[in-house]
Amino acid sequence: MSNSVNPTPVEETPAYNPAVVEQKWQESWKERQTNVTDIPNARDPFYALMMFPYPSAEGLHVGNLFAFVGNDIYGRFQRLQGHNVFEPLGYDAFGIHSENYALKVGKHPMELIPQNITNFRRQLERAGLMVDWSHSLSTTDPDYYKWTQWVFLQLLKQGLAYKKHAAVNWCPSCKTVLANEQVVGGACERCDTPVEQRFLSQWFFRISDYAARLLGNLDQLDWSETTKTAQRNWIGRSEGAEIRFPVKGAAAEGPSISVFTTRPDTVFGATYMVIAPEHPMVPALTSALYKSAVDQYLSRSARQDVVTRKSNTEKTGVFTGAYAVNPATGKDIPIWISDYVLMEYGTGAIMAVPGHDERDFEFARMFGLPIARVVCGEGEDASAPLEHAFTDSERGIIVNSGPFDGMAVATAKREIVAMLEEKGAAKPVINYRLHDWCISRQRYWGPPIPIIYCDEHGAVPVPEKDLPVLLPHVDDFKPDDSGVSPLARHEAWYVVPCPECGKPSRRETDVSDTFLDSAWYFLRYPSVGIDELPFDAGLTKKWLPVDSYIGGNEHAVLHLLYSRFITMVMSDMGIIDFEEPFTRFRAHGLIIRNGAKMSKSRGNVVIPDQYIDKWGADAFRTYLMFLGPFEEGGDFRDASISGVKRFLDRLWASAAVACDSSALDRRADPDVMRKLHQTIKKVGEDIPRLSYNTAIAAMMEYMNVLRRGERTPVRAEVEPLVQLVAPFAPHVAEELWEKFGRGESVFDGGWPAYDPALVAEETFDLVVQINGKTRGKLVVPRGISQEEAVAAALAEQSVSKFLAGEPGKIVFVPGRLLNLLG
RNA sequence: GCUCGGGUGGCGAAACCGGUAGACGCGAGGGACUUAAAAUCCCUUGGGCCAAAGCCCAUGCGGGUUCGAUCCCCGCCCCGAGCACCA
Repeated sequence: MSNSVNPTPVEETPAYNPAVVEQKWQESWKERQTNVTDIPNARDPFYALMMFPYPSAEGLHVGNLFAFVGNDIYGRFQRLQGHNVFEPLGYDAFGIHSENYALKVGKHPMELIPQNITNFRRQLERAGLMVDWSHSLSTTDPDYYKWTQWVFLQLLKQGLAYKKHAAVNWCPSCKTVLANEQVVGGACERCDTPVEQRFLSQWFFRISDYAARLLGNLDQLDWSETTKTAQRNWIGRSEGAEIRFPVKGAAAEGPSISVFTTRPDTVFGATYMVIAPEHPMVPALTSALYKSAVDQYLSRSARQDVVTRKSNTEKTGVFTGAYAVNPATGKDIPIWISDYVLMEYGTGAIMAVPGHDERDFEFARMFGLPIARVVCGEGEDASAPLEHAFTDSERGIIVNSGPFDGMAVATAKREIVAMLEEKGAAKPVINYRLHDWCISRQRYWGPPIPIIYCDEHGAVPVPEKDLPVLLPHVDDFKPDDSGVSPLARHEAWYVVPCPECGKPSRRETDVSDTFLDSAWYFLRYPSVGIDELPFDAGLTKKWLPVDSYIGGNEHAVLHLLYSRFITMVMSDMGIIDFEEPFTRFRAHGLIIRNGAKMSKSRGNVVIPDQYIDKWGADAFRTYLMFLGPFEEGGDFRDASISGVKRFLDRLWASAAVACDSSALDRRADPDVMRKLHQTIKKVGEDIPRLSYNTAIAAMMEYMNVLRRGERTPVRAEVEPLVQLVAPFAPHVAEELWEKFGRGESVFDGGWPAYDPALVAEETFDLVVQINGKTRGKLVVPRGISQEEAVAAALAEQSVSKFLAGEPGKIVFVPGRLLNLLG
């Protein structure tokens, strides 16, 4: 390796000043519109999407920037590969978050949001993102939410939107509806007031109709496994059976109660039934004797908020006085009411098998109900009383179940359902825990739901030509105790003629969920600027589905599932020709600070500006990516940012000396070139895997070779490195590319190719182990045979001394290792 | 409770298919240059024993499989995220 120290007679190499370089190139990009994608005419399009931010008043924090930079590197890399890359970015600015903040600071969101957006834009531009700002959007812009309302109308037209009464969490102090995540321990997260339950009429989307498809398609998607797993769990497919239990005696004779169970094999052990307090059969089943107790129980559970009710630790319940007949045993079993049975899942009723279900066991113990054993573990006595529920279905054998005794659980499931099916008492059923999507929000800051209520015609959709239904600027946007949106206080707004008959009617005063805004925004980006359509068919065909989507795993379920659902609906309508919106999705990690998520309340938010001021955007971008694996995130520390800056300084200095006239006639060092080509290969393989930290490490390693001993590098050694660095540190790369006189932009220069012959070393270090212990390494030719390797190893005194006599077994891994066993 | 991640030097981390554990960076120590400092460059840096050659121990803990385990299997402990009475 060349170690000649050439004192460099550098005359006037200007020092690397990131502020100057970055300003110069940001202006240049803007002026030349290099980040504006030619949407209609682009060849080889690549849609690199990142989840759009909520423009908070605090501004962009390093966690946001980490994600955006990660996406930007991927996008820039694709551009260097020759794609026409579209990297849009907008703002998810509607929603309760913005509204609450506006209430807190006493400003109107219509004034606040534009300010926040301006600040965000400024911060984002400083980071040197390759964002096409000409295709930006905000969900709060009427040109955008006009089409959000249109999406609602399409679902309505497809029969996928409907209205029903549903329970919501209500904070009597804030006088507002709360989302489940805003209820902490049964109390409002903001004021600690106990939360109540209210029933309101709300709009729902039939996403549960799509459960099977949403689940099935996951297998084909190139998505982070963690995200797919989260979606699978959320959709929650359960295979089982629906079994009918005829009702006997008491207040009602004749009808039957259907239950869903995943354990039909335990039906002989069903010793009682439980129905949800909201079950429609409750009044019919309740006998006179028990009526007051039942009524008391019902009002008690109705008062409780949704979250607390689900987290009750002790089982509660009440007997209806009615009995049902177990279709397997023919015995009468009592029917109870308890809030541990949920109306939203299955049929709202269960057969209770206390012997083999922990919840049923607990309930049976509490109320002295019989516990029967119908499944036995190995070596257990079938007649012994159960001390706790035996739930292991893998290793269970059926007992006390007549003709099914001795069967394995899996077999009994099939056989028992078949037997009941013959009697017309059961059928196999698949259930999903995915519920329909409630999109109504009794709030101000969202797109009004485009519906008009007419006394004669009912809920009439606003004609598409009348969209958007503008959100009026009202001063009193604070929610109140009425349970309806603040818009319901503005008669001048909500009284409109019915579109059908023209009679005075009333607008829907609820707005839609923010997740509806974000469930289709990726369809809009290419068509931003087109007024007459939500998305142009030709542009959509050209750019979608999204090639690469990067975002946080906190949206693994809701946003990503809703987007898939809306896309499927559009596809079924024939508006688009694909049913999955995101071909590839990668979840980035979370940047935390001092072990906790960044949030203003914790006071650990790190704002990027100060770091960009001090180190420059290039160094900060590269540093964020060097911090740890992109898909894992990590704890933010600024400890080693100096190392990254030093790397860029050395790159700058290398380019300066390589450009120097005295360096022109010198030739590249073969060893350096070999390392260069290995680095090109490594970086080119790491970036698509989002293994940015190791790509940067590889470039640093090359830098160490390039500059070892203040060696003077030549142009051929440095120039390709500038290209490799470009996705990470685009400004400095542009500057050096220009210095090399290579043209207007490094991003037009393509990606350097590596020479496979230079990448392959002709020798390698053969690790020699004796009895599994590493005893040395030998530099040997690449294609060495086992015989040659053994001979070489035995010839080495320092190695063979550990071996007594001839080797017995020989383990040879070509290209890696030799293990000799004595 | 369930489901996913994760646990490796003083610190952030690497090891891509079961094959040299700790690349790269920070920090620390030493040296060169300098009147000095900064900057830059070079060397050392997991722990222990030893004068040295060298040896031993080490990837949360305990077992197992294997010639060989950070990696696979079984049983635990700890941290993080999500879900949470889903029958």
